[in-house]
Amino acid sequence: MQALLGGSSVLCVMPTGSGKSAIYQVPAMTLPGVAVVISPLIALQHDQAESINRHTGAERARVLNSDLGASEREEAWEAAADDDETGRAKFLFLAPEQLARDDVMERLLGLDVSLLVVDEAHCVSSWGHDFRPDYLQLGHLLRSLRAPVVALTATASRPVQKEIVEGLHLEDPFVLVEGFDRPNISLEVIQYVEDADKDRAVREQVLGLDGPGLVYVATKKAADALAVELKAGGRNADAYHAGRPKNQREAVHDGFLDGRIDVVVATTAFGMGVDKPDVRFVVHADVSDSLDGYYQEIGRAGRDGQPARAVLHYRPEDLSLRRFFASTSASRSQLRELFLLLSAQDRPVSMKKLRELSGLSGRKLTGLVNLLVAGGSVKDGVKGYRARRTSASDAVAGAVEQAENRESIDLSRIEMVRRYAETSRCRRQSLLSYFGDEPADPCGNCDNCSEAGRSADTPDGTAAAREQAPPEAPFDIEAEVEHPQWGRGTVMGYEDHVITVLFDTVGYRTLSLALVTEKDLLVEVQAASR
DNA sequence: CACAGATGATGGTGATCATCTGTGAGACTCACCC
Repeated sequence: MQALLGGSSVLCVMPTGSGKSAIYQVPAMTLPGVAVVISPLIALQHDQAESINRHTGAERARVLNSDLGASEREEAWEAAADDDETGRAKFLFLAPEQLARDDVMERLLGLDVSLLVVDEAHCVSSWGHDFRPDYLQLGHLLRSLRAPVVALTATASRPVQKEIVEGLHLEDPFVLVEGFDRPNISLEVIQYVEDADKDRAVREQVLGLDGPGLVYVATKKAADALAVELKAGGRNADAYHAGRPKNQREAVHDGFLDGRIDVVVATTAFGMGVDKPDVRFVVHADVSDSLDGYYQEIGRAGRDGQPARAVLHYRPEDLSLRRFFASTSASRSQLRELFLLLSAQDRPVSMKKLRELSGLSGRKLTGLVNLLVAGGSVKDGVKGYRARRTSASDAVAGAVEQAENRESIDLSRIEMVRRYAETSRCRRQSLLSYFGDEPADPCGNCDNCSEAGRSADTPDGTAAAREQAPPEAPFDIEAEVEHPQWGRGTVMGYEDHVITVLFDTVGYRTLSLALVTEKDLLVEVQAASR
């Protein structure tokens, strides 16, 4: 709050329920003007606005989206522009897509904006690259509004934090990262060879578990099927995914929060805005697409501090569906056409104008533009987009390379899920090392720790292996290094005689420590030369 | 990339195996219809 009031930008990574919202709400109430809050889901915007209005006893928060009619929109704008501080709206909630509209930006520029808030800021990293490309546009749009930016999220590994800071153009931000560890959640992974065995085990486990809980599956079909089976087995279960009608989704969400439904079988659609203290288990019937996602999902258990369980039912084959989702489909011909179109203009072109000229739909176009910008052939300025002087084939090659880098990074994140699932060391150490927050000692609250306790005196027991002194670490954590094939990267951690490095273009790679030292595979780079 | 279900080939008139094809998460916005 002090940093914000002092005019700095802020990145804040704190667990849900720890008072994250107060960080922007308190300063916003004391500052003149209106706080603009970017939030990914309209349902979430309504929850937050309602809560503010309930506490202040007046309509100090407004929501602006496509559900509103013209007169309702006008009313919200007028409330935000009101000169009388006692009656004016202090908060305006918007999805990033709204900021992409020229009329919205024009009106925002005319307002006295106190703060810019990006809630669930990890969406910049997880959705900006393809699903909701407007997230990657936020950086230069927010900059033109000239107010301190505060980015809030519950989970972000170091590279995701870096992506948020870069994506939102935060300059020298105050960074607040609360500890990630949730010691009351026990961690467990169960491996399978046959799909049918896994299905049966998941069903039987969930039927036997106490308390309200979540089951994550990979597909909508699987969510429906498992919910039906659990219901037949006597649990008060229901399915949640994007394929269900809006009213049913709301009913499941509300039913889970107030206890009428005790097990929700869900795809990744379920989660944001679920703040229920007494969730006793989060079972994964399929793997998540990253450890960032996995940790966010299991973090919904045990918020009351009481014991809770996180169980991953794992088949290596399940990773393949995540790989499929990670594959990109950048169209070379569309990139080429778009670049040629931009090259033919003699002045910067706005997104709106570009939409008319290209005839492409908004999201598709934004995604293509983002790629061209990332590839360096198009410059995004305040006045619009301008092509640099380069050949169309170079422009396309640059953009495609960016898309391929992205895919490579996403695939490497999936490989990190495999590492976690297949590790024989303490799960918590393995998981938290991914977030750069590795505890010094094994946790004693995961399957591998209890396994080690039981088999401590067997000759080839994992405990014996663990007691061997780890080889000397040649680089500090977060050191910048260079590899002859994979280029520059950052040292993320050490585990079982292996070093993990996050490379700028290819993502996470693990290398044998012995080989690295023997063959000088990695060379430390001085920070200044980056 | 893996899996399920459909289709095709074979050799014999039903069954089995090989090959092909379709499917698979996430949300906002806008135009259109009732």
